[in-house]
Amino acid sequence: MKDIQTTEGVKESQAEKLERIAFILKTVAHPMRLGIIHLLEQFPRLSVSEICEKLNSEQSLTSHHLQNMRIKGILSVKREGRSMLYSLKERDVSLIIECLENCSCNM
Amino acid sequence: MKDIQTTEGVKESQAEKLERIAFILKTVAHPMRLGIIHLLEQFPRLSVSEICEKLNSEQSLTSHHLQNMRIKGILSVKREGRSMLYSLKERDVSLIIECLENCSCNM
DNA sequence: TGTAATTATGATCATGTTTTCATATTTTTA
DNA sequence: TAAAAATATGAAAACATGATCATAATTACA
Repeated sequence: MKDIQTTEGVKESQAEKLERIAFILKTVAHPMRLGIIHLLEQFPRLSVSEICEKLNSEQSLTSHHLQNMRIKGILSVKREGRSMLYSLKERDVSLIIECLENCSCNM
Repeated sequence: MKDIQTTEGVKESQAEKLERIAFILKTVAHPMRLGIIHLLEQFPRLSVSEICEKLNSEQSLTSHHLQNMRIKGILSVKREGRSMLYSLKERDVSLIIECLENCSCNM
């Protein structure tokens, strides 16, 4: 995030920053979505059915969550045959999770 | 929270961990609540009206958010005169934010 | 081409969250 | 003790999200 000179601008950018962080957090703040992210840390490219299998989750619901994260820029997807291979778009997301796994142990 | 898909195959503790992390994230995933946390990192003990002033936020709404975070164990509160002084209960929460501020810069 | 496999989508229902408003509660002080 | 200051609370409105179901769309392959 770039520096801003005006006092007005500083406040603005601070608020925007909070909004952005909250947005990311909201996207991630769900057990199943966390599970998916966690999975994609171990297996960088997985199809929907593989994810369903590993998480023991239902196809449609899983797909909805994947769409959600894709639209919000957290996952990327690429077709391969009749499968769709999902992966973490930003390595940073998994850093967040890692951080949380450490940070939140004693809460 | 409703019941999440019971993960038969996956280890229980893993599912619980994801739930717990998601819970914390959900609590924090709101611009105003992030703002409050951020504020309390700089000023470890603040009254409701001080918070309102600094965030330019409305009393009742602010109070609701503070209650929310207090109930969920993120903030603690202590009366002083007719003020209520709030503070971060767990230093870890601010670690999460710090982490996020770094992690999510290039997203 | 028709069928199976895989994934996506849209509608709906139920639930949950955020905001606002009016008012209550607690404490201090004149 | 009454008024003022500070905060909390509850209900209602507005809005957002999650789960489920049925079905559509896309691709591969017999």
